[in-house]
Parts: sequence; C-alpha cells; structure tokens
Amino acid sequence: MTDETAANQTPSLPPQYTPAEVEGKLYRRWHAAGYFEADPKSGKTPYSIVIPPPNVTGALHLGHAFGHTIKDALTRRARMQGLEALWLPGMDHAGIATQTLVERHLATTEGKSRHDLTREEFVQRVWEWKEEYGGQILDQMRRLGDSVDWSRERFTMDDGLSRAVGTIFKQLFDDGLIYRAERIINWCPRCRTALSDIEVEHRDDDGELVSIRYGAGDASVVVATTRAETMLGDTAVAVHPDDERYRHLVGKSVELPLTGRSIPVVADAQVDPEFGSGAVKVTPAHDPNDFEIGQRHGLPALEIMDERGIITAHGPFEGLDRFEARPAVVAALRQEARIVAEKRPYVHAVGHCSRCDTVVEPRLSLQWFVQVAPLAKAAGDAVRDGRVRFHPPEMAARYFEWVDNMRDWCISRQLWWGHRIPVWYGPHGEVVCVGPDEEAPTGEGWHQDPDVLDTWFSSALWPFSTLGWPEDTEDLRAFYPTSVMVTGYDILFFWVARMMMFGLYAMADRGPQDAVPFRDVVLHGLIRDEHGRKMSKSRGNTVDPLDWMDAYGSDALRFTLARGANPGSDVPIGEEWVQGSRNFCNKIWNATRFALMNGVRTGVVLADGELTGPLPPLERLSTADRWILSRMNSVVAEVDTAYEEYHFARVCDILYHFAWDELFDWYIELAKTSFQRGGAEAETTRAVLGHVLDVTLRLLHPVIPFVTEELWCALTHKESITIAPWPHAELRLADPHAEDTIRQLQTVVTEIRRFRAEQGLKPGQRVPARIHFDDPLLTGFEEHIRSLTRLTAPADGFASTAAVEVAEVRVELDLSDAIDFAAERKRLEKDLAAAEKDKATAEARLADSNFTSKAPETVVENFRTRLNDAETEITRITKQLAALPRP
RNA sequence: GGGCGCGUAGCUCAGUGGUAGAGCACUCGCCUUACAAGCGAGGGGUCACAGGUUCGAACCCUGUCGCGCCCA
Repeated sequence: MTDETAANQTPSLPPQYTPAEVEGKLYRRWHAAGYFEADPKSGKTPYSIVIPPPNVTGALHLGHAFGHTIKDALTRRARMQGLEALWLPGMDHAGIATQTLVERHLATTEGKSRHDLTREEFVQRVWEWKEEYGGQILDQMRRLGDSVDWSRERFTMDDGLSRAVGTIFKQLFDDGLIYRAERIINWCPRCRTALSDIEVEHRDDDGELVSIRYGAGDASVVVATTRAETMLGDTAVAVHPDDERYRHLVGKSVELPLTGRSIPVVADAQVDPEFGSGAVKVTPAHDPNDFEIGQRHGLPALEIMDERGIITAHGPFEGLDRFEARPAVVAALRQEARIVAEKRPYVHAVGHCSRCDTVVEPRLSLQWFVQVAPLAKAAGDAVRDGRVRFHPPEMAARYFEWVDNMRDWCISRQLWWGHRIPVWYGPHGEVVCVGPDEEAPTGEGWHQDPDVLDTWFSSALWPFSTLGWPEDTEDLRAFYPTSVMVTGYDILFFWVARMMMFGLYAMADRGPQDAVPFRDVVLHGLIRDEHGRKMSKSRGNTVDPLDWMDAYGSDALRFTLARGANPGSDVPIGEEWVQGSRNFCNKIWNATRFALMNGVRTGVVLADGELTGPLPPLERLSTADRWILSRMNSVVAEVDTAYEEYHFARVCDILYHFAWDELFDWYIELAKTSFQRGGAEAETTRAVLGHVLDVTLRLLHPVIPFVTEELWCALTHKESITIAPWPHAELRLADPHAEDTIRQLQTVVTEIRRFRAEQGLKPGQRVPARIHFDDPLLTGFEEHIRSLTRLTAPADGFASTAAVEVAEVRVELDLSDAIDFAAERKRLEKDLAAAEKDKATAEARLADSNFTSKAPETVVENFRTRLNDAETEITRITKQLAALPRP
C-alpha cells in the first residue's frame, strides 16, 4: 500500500474527541447486537456478577458510578477473555423509602393519607409510581456504559423474587430459625416501623443528664437519665448486689415522683456501681437493658408512648411529644425539688433512623426475628476457611466482628409496601406459615400478619433469587456461585454478610464449596471530594455524576474513578481530575488519528504480498519496533496481575503511562522518521503501530469502553471491541536489548534538549551539529535524534562551539557566537555535583566491609557500577568545565 | 472502652528491605504539519516523632503524637 492510497482511505477524524457524539450511538449498537446477553448453554466458563441492587427511588450518585465502573471493567474483561460473562442488573423495592415517597406524593396531590385507601389500593399506587418515576438509575447506567444483561433485569417485588422470599421464609420458619417474640426493638416514630440494629446510626449528640431523687428520707435514692420522660414508665430502681451504699434498700420500695406509684429496689449484677450514683432507674418497656432487668425480676413493662412517640401515660403529660414531655417532666420534678443535678450539654450517643434521621425510640413490641446464630456461624466459617476471599483481606476483620457478634435480626416492618409476612393467625391462637404453593387457611377468625419483611431480607437472596431460585434453572446451575461481589465497605453488613447467610442456607445442597453466593468479595472505598472530605448535602460538596459525564464524557469519569481505586482506601475525586482523564481520552483519540492519517491498519500485508497476521516477522523489525513490542508485552502481563488483585488504580496507571509516555510519545515520534523515510521501514512501522494500538485499545476498553470502541473499529474495521479477544502476553516479544537501547536513546535526546533549553534556544530553532557515536549501539538513530532535537547536518563552515556528551555519544553543536557560557557552566556544575554525590554514596558503602561481606553480590556489584559511572562522569565533566572560558 | 486503618512534594495519593515516584498545581520556553484537552525543560520531600532490628529502614518491631472509620 502506498502512502498516497493510505491517505485517500483515511477517515477524517476531528482533532478533538466529542463523547456526546459517540456514546449514545455505541450503547444502542451494543445493546441491539446482544453483546451483553449471557448464554448459560454456551459451554464457556461462566463469569457472573450480580449488581448489589440499587434502590428503586434512587438516582445515580458517584458511589454507584464508582462501583459500576469496577463491575463493568471486570465484566467486560471477562467477556473479552472468552468467558460467558453475565452482569445481572436490577433494583430493590426499598420498603420504607418508597412508601414514604408515595405517601408524600399522595398527600400533596390528593391531600390523602394511605389510610384513606385500602391496603390493596395503596400498593397499587406504589406500583403506578414505580412505573412512572422509579428506576431512573437504570437509564443512568446506560449512560455510564454498564454492560449489563437487560434481558435478565430483576426487581425484588417481581413474582419470581417474591416466590423466593416466600420459599425461604417457610424453610427458615419450619427449621425454627424464624420466630415471633416481644422484644425491645428500634422504633422510628416518623416511619412508624421497627428497624433492625444496623438501620440505626449512632451519633454523639448534645443532650442532658438529669439526676433525680426517688423516694424520701432513708428510703431515697438518686438516679440519672438522659431521657427524663421515661421515668413515667419506671417500674423499679436497680443497684449492684455488692453495693454497700444501697444494700439496705434492696427489697424495699421507693416512691416514684409525679406518679404516686411506689416501685421496688432490685439488685442486679448488670448495674455498673462506678457509673453515676450507682443506682439506675428501670423502664422495661422503653430500654433494652432495662427490659432484661425487668425479665429477671419479673417487673411489669409499662408503655408510656405510642408509635408516634407521644406520651400516653395518664396525667398532665399525656398527648405531649416525647421531646416536649422531656423538659415538662424535668420542670415538674424541679418544682417538687427532686432534681439534684443537671448537666447540659451532656454529649452522648443517640441512635438515629438511617432513612430519615429521626431519633430512634427503643420500644417493646411483638416482632418477627431471624435466629442468626447458626447462619452467622456458617457465614463466618466460609470466609475463615477460604471458600470466600475478601479483597483487601484486612476487611475480613470487620466482617468477622459483625457475624461473630450478631444479634437476632428483626425482619418485620410495619409497612404496606413489601413482601407480606406469610403467616396466618387462627381464631384459637393458631399460627400457620404458608409456603408459596400452599393454600392459606380461610374462614372465620383467620387473618394474615399485617407486616411486611425488611427489604434487606429479599436483597439477601439476590445472588440466587435473580437466577431463578427456588427453581432449578439453567441460569442458576451455570452462574451460581457468582464470581465476585463488588460493593462499598460501608454496606458490608447489609449485603455481604446477609447474602452469605442466606446463600449458604438456601444452596446448602450444593455442598460447602459451591453453596457460597460469591467466590470473591471486593470492598471498595467511599467517594470523597478533592480534599478527602465526605460528600454530603449539608457540606454542599456533592456532585452529580451526570454533570461530569455531560462535560467530559463517561469514559473520563470512569477512568478517574478507576484510577482512584486503591484497595481499601477511599477515593477522593475532583473536577480537575476528570478533566485530566478527558485529556487522556483525547490523547488516545489523537494518537489513533495520527496513525490513521499515516495509513496505519491492523492485519499486515507486506509489499511482497506475504500475509503475516498481526505482525511482520520480528527479524524485519527495527529496534524501536522491538522495544515498543517488548514494553507492550510487559504491560499486558502487569495489567493482568493488577486485575487479578483487583488493583484497578494500578491497571489505570500502567496503561496511562505506557500509552501516553511510551507509545504516544516516544514510539510515535520515532515512527515519524520511519514514515518520512518511507518504503519497507514505513511499512513495518505501520504494522507495529497498528498492532500496539490495537492491543492498547483492547487493554483500555474495560475501563473506557466508548472511545476505545470508536477508535478500534476505525483502526481494525472489525465489528466491535466488546467481543474482541483480551490480549495475552507473548514471551517471544520480550527484548531487553531493545529496551536498553531505547533507554539510552531517550537519555541522549533528553540531555540534548536540556542543553538547548538551558542555552535559551527556542524549540523550533534548528542548530547545526555533528554527532559522534563511540559505541555503535545508537548509530542507526542519528536521523531520529536530529529530528527529536532539531539538529541539522553540519554545513560548510561548521564550527563546534559547544558539546553535549552522554554515555558513548558526543554531540558538537554550532551555536555561532550565541553560546551562553554561564548557563553552560551552571549546567555542568550541577551535573558534576550530582556525580560527586553519587560517588560519595557508593564509596561509603563499598568501604564498609560489613556491607560488602553481608549484602547480596548483585547489590554490591550495583554500587561498584555506580561508583565507576560516577567517576567517568566526573572526569568528563571536569574536562568540559576546564575547556570553558573563565567567567 | 474494643477493633481496623492512615500520617510520603503545595494538594490528592502510589511505593512495603537495596539510587524517593505519579497526577494536579508551580517556574521557564514553545500554536514544532496527531493533539494548546498539547509539546520541551525545570524547581520542589530530615517519607509525623523517638527508640530498636539489619551491612542497609519510607518499608520490619516497640512506643509517642495526630487523623479517620467500624463496633460498644
């Protein structure tokens, strides 16, 4: 192919990459072609990831974008590796969040509450809301480029997944692992439902600590509380059995102020005699510790608040909200001179609802629980004996801390939106759990439990319910266990631990090795702003990922996120970093554009008509060609290693520097000389550049799918990089000699450029020079060196006025009279100082017999070489300095 | 109170026994025909502090100080 025809075929790419012009188009093409759809019957080794289901009410935030970038990179690479890759998308129904949203919608549009509708009508409204407004995150996933299998999209309230919920509930119930009990649970008075322990966030808040005197005279005791209003529900005072101060009171009664009631003093070892007065008030219906004390001593549990947090105890406080009642009770006590001390502010940990931030109220309530002990034990063991691996491994410590100390899981929620608890109660106290294929009992007096299950109960089934469980489907057989679970460490307990418990339980018939829901758990960090601060609305530093995608492209956002993904640490991100990634994409664009403009294509046909595959025979290649192939080969291996360690930051870093600094910089600059010379040399360079670009684009594709697809198709004229094979390392390409040679070339060129810069020569200014090669190594590169350093051939009347010496290369330049001797002296003196310092370091080491006798020979040899090189440098520079005119 | 992690260039972070690195920012010079979203050159660090192990420590051990997160 001649340069002329090549030029004619060149598609004209614009000089800037415009993501908006290609992203939508490419995603639609990928989807239409069905590249993302997995086939359980392909016979290929399966690779599967289920998305930790985002919330149906949610919009994509940077945390999602981050996790999705990682999952997509893993999936795309697996697909290119020839595995049967499945990334399964979907959402959870987010019980509390969705119900709250729809209730608010109902209130503002129709002025109704859900109680104005029947339960069925309300649930119907939620479905309608979901159809109209829910799941905007799914479209945002398309923007990001997620290669998910949309044909398998799932929703936790779907029929299939609901069936899975019913099935496992029945199994757990029959195994005695689900039970109903009256306990103190975490209650959100705003959501008006029970919460599990992990849906409560403990935070230090300013409160008050009030010390109150109960009883009078000898029969009196002081107790302290941060929730004074709960004294209305006190049914005892407790002291430690060994506490001498109160021994005389144990078994007696004291008068409870404001109520006219008299309550007993009990001795209980749970009381800490060191804390406060050593005596505590006991409110069994409104405090978990007090509940336990109450159980032990047979105390009544007196409820004084309703589900909204409003006081129900008879008296002047009835009808007050708990936070209004608190100061009112204190004031009343003060009037009776019962307050002996008050501390404000008193900072203490307060539980808040993780959904709405309302202060959680411990409340005595009849709820359903999962008995977690056996499940949690199995979940811990699977990690302990290596069936499931954590990345990074330190994160397993947190996991163990949780599963080894887990309390029973409260799974009932007082909501209408969700999976209704499949238990019926009969007229004579019957309790019947009804499985999915069973008939519910009917007749007078039978009714179903009104509550629904915790959303996380259904999310915990996700790795197998989405694949068809409880049916024995092809998908389930092929894709379970899934390959990897990728999620933020902040939701380790919500997802990973519970998916482990239920996976091991439901899939137990697979045997211990294959019952696990996933082989690897990758816990990534949290997104932070450019100063490492947590992103939050109140801080005003949140960012909508769509804004950055609009401004810089999805690839730029993805690359920035992946490049920040150092295992185990949080990921700071700022707009300038996204700009930097955009610049990188643009650089790739222009490098490929340059290649195409120079007739580069993949698939080599040599001038003699010989078809050689991707590369010409190695013996026909130049040193530069062999160098870039050797480097490429190392990069392929390094990228694979980094992927296997889930070290995405390193993947990006390796590729960024190889692409930009080596391929797009040095190799392309050297290639310019080849292209200029033309002929066979230009032809092999075209072949090599085409191949290395092809491989580099494929290596980058999992992280930046759009720009790589657009360019790869232009370069190869093939169908899609999405289904192109993942590159593999080839030992035959390793060429240490070529790498050494180019390293030397780079040093020579850099030194000449440095000389030019320090002499104040303009980059464009041509300077006549004579180049001597004492060593033949770089002889063939004279033209390249001249081109890279703007040195012209010596003409008549050439007069050497300055020289640059590097290793075995001496360059004499004719600067006429323009030479700046002071700058030159400065440059040489700096080099001399560096060489002398190096010499001193090496000498000191080698003079130490301890070092020379104990250190490995290669290390000692290394220092000998350094010493030698430093001495040579010193001699050379000293000579050059002496030749300079005196300042 | 228990556990985990982190203190490296102005900023954000890699590096985990053998000559201290990157991106951004900064200084100087360039619109050199792929790219100014670019090119060339340069400056910048007692690797938190104190001990110890080692021929050799940013790296391993001990302690101190500071910061973050999880759990109670």
